[in-house]
Amino acid sequence: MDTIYEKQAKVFKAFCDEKRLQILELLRDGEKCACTLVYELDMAQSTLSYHMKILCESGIVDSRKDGKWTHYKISKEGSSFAVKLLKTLTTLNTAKE
Amino acid sequence: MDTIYEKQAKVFKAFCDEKRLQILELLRDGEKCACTLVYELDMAQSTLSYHMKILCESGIVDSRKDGKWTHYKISKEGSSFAVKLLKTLTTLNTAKE
DNA sequence: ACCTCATATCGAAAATACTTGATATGATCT
DNA sequence: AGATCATATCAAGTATTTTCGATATGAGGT
Repeated sequence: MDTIYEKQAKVFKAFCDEKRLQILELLRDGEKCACTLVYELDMAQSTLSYHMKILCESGIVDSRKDGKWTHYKISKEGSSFAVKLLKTLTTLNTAKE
Repeated sequence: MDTIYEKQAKVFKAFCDEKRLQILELLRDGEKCACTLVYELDMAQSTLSYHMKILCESGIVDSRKDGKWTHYKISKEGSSFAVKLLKTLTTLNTAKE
C-alpha cells in the first residue's frame, strides 16, 4: 500500500536518476522506440526496461505497443500534473491565489 | 565532480523521499526551527539533519542560523527554479513558445 | 571556565535502488 | 510449427541511500 507521500515521490523519481534524465533528454526529440534508446544509451536492454518502467509509473512517460516494438514519449498530461504538484508542494498554505 | 544530470537530479531529490515530503508539508506552514521539526516528526535528530542537508542542497529549502537554533523555510527562488527546470525537462525540443 | 542546549557530522548497519545475464513472453515471418 | 526479433521479468550481485547512536562543534547561560 502506497501512502500519499509515496505516490508523490513516485512522480519525481523520474528526475532523480542520471540515466532517466538522459532518457528524457532523448525523448524531448519526440517518440522513440526502446530499441533506439538502448542503442543511443550505454546500458543493457534489461536496464533500459527497468528505467522505462519507473518513467511510465511516474506518469511522465507514455508507452505504446506496436507489434514487436514499444514506443515511448513524454506525456503532456503527466508533465503538467508534475508541475502542478511541484507548485503545490512548495506553496505556503497562507498564500492566496 | 557533478555532471549536469547529477545537478538536475539533486533538485528533485527533495521530492523523492517520504520523510522529506513530510518535512516540506510542515514547512508549508512557514519557517520552522529544527527542534520543532524533530518534535513533530518521528525520526532521530541526526536523521532530520541529514534530510535538511539534502533539502538545502536541492535549493528548495533555505536555512537561517539564529544563535543555537537553525530555522528552515521553503525557498521561493529555489521552488520556481525547480518548476522552470521541470518544464524544460519535459518540453519537446520542437515546441515553440 | 564549566555546563547545557541545539545542531551537524561520523561510522556502521539496514534498507533501497540499480545493473546485468539469463530466461520468459509474445509478435512476426517462413 | 519452428525460428527470430523486441521487450519484459527474474534473480543475484553491487552500489547508493537512509537510519541512528555516539561524538563534535559552537552558542548561551551561570
